[in-house]
Amino acid sequence: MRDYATLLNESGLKATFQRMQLLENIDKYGHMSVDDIYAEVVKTHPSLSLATVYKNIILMVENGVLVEVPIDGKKSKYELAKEDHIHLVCTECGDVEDKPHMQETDTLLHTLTNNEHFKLKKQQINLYGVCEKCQIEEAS
Amino acid sequence: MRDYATLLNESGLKATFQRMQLLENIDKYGHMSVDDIYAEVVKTHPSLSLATVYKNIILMVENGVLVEVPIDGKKSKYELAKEDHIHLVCTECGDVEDKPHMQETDTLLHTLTNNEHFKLKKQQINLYGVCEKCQIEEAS
DNA sequence: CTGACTGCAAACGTTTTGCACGGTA
DNA sequence: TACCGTGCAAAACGTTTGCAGTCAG
Repeated sequence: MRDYATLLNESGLKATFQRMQLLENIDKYGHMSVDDIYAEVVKTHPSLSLATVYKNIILMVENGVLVEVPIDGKKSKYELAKEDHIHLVCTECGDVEDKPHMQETDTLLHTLTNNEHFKLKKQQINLYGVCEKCQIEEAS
Repeated sequence: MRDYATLLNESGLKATFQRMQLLENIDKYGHMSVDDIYAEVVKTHPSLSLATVYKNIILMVENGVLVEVPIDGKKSKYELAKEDHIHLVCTECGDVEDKPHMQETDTLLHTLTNNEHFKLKKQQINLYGVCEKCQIEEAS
């Protein structure tokens, strides 16, 4: 388990119990919506307010601790900030899986944007389809 | 100009005046949010209802006429369905520019997903940064 | 100790819904 | 003509805000 308190402090945020709970759960599940996070944390901390979850997610995105993952036709999910990677989004179950980013693609994207005089800040590659688990369930 | 009536009919939708107006404007501007579309069409057709815009966008996405482009921290935009391409999203002015998809990248993505036994349906590559126009404005 | 954070409840804006009327095929 | 689509108004929903009490640094 990572040291969330240090992560928060280094990002200029106070390490409150609520924030550490949010980070712990997002880390555990990988990708969560606001509701997912609230539902999970409220189990062990019933006085948690949904407003607190909203406030902190916005704050942690602004401070680079979390990254938003917007998804077609659904609510955004959030993940811990880490190196660039690809998202495999299952259109059946909604799960998001990370895949390491490929060097070749990365190079191509940078070349493309440089040619366009576009100052690239962040890349987002989402692949939508049906994950292996849901394909098996469909077949049965 | 495309023949929107035919496009709609072939997609199983009636070619109403409102739907053709939506398509015409989305085609003209490239990428628009629900509000953008409503604001533009209502200029020439003041009785247009925002509810009609919502209903039709949902319908046209379901029928493959439009494609949703979800954007970090903002409302989704919509574009006419066409071959795969890359989006350059300007974080300053919000504009979205299309870039042709690269064959090499496409091949890599298919290889990756096949290896994962992931049934790829749709790819979405969004690059966030500052467009040339906004870079020039920042410098001045 | 003090400013920042939390929980609550109310406010806000966006999206959806039901229904009577009008238009397309 | 029959059914689908539209516009309107209300409802539902998600998100944000203000504030008084609490807590981390």
